[in-house]
Amino acid sequence: MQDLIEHFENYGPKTLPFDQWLADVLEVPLATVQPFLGKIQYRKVEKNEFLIMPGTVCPYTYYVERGVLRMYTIDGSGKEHVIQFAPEGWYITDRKSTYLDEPSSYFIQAIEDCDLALIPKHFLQDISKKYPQLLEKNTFILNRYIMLLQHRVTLLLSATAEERYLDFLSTYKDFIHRVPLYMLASYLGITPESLSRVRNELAKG
Amino acid sequence: MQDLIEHFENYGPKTLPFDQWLADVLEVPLATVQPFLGKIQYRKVEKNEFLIMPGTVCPYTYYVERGVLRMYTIDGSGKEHVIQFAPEGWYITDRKSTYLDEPSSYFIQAIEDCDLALIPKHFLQDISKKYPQLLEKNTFILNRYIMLLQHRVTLLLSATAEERYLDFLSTYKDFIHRVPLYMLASYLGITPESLSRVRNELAKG
DNA sequence: CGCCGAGTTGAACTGAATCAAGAAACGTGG
DNA sequence: CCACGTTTCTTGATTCAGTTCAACTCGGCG
Repeated sequence: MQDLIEHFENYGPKTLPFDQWLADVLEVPLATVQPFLGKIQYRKVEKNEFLIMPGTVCPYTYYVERGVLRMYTIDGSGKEHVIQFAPEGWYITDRKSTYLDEPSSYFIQAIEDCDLALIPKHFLQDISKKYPQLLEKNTFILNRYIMLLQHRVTLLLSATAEERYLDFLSTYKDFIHRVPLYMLASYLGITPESLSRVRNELAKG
Repeated sequence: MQDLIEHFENYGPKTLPFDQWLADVLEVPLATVQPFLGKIQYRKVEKNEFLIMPGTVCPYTYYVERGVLRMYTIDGSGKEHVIQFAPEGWYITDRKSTYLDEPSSYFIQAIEDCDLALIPKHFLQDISKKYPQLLEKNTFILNRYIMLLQHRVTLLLSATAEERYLDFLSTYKDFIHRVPLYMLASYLGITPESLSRVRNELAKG
């Protein structure tokens, strides 16, 4: 029963429809954005399903309405490295592949059952012609993501395994129950064994 | 990544005045952009001079016309960590500080004598009202920078000191003579001693 | 049930950091 | 142009955080 309660508290109410998001950003009623949504496809994917794999071009930017995605690579010695997680309300794509029409070198995979909106390449620019504030919002999102990446680089350059884990906790503490620890370890740049030890130490101290 | 290489080949050792850059992006004659430049200040800084230091708000985005800047932090144990280099034609700023009016936690310092254009906070948005293509260009620049950061994260997660050095060489080979090795080491997330050993090994092998 | 993937724990190993000491390059003033 | 101090770079010996490898526990699920 406890499990069930937690399930609903953690996963239940968290969904953010794309049309709603767009209407909010443009500050217009939902009905006003409907005409633009013809180009948007929706897709459900199950846990562990892949959206893109290395070698194929990534045709969309994925907006997560429900669930969590991760983007990762596999290096020369077979180890996975998580580049990014994307929970509800986040965008994820291999920009290099989408922008430059190159084959991707990443996997994008569902780590929970997901509802996605598939945003085609020029969707933003098209709508921005009528609603310039969308491009500004996009600029803001990109800037925020750059801040996040710079912060992550700083941590990878200077912080210990424990410090990185604590930093993740402090920023995404609710999120931590939704990713397997071995993926979190990969995101933090440490082995699952090391993360296990770090958590063990912290539990004692 | 090809873009970046081209970028450096095009703009690397020369100088690129800001007004010229703006006219090129807007695809108008130089004279047309003159009226907008009233809000731009220009500044020369000497090698080792600081533009911002931790605790102060970063009021501008700096466009480098000539020279090289670096942005870095100092961690709890006194070690420097280089977040970014910016040679000619590049923009640099602590976005978090500029966007959110927070005190910065970074240093921005000249590592060569520099000519800079100081871009105030809302300059882009203002001009974009008349020339929307500027916002699109900005979006492209931000996306390219995100690709670069993701690539760097991937390397920090998965690559050895030697692999990171070789990657830097392959992308910025001309640039390497313009930064002291200890700053490059810091950018790569290794010690100067380790970088020295890596270079020594490569020279033999 | 028994299987399998996730997580933990232990012991040995290693890439890179640290500490320490020189060598080379740089620039500044005489 | 050289002498001198300062900064940058190299080299060697030692140490350490985190990895690797291997064995084991736990919980979910067909």
